Amino acid sequence: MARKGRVSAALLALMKQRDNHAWTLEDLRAELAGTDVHADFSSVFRAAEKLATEGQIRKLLLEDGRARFELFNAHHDHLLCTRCGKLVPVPCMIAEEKFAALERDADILIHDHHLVLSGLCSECRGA
Amino acid sequence: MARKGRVSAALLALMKQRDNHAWTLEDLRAELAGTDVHADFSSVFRAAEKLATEGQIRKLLLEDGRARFELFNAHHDHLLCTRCGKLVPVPCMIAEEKFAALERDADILIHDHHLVLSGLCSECRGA
DNA sequence: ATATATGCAAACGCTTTGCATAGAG
DNA sequence: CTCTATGCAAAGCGTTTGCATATAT
Repeated sequence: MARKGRVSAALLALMKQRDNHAWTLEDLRAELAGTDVHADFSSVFRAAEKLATEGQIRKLLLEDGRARFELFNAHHDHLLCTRCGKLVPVPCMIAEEKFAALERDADILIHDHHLVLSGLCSECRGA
Repeated sequence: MARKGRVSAALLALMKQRDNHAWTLEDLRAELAGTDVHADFSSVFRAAEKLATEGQIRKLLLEDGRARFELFNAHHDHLLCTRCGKLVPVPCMIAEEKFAALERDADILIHDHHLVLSGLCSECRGA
């Protein structure tokens, strides 16, 4: 693990403090700024990418085109309201015992997976 | 269903002809150009978005930041090599019977879902 | 002293839109 | 005639990078 920068450390602290939240880079930057850690967007970007590479956090791409980062705790999946963006973590629902056959057939060793359930929350259904 | 344009029709025909392939917009444009249907990128974009909205094709966002479109047939998921981009369709592995409880807890009605398994193919592991 | 982290600004890549034109009903 | 589709060019937007500077070891 390489030297830890100011931004990296602050990011990790923040994400540990408020788990269960999938942050966009802008979320992270703004939140840090609120806690006196003013960091350039690019620094947040680089720190987050690094933490993700190191496996400390997970980078997600949902259907809205913006990357999200979250603490890499016990694996979980997500339920997303496609209209307002509400994002709820859900326990992992995958039958990993089926992976072996897939890996063989496709000739790809599975390292990770991510399930996104999507729909509309009650508010958005009403509107 | 609104009037069908030249590009829309060609897209749909192409995708039906070669199913099981998740096309990027550029894939589609290039392939059409090869079959004498020269269409501007933006026209391909608009046609694909429209077909996706109509539910005839499905729009995917994998971990590489480019949208992909595929025929909306029987639901299936994907296995992706994160290094070379090899993409293999896999049968759906979700236990939908668990959805009801989730929908209640999260207050989101589930309309769709997409599972992406990711890893490395044998070639990319070698390299 | 050397390697990494940061800030700033600019480049990038893919997506999306404005506007004028062409084509279908 | 009216409404949708298309082409072209430009704008958007989040992401990524080059470069000079600051900072940690």
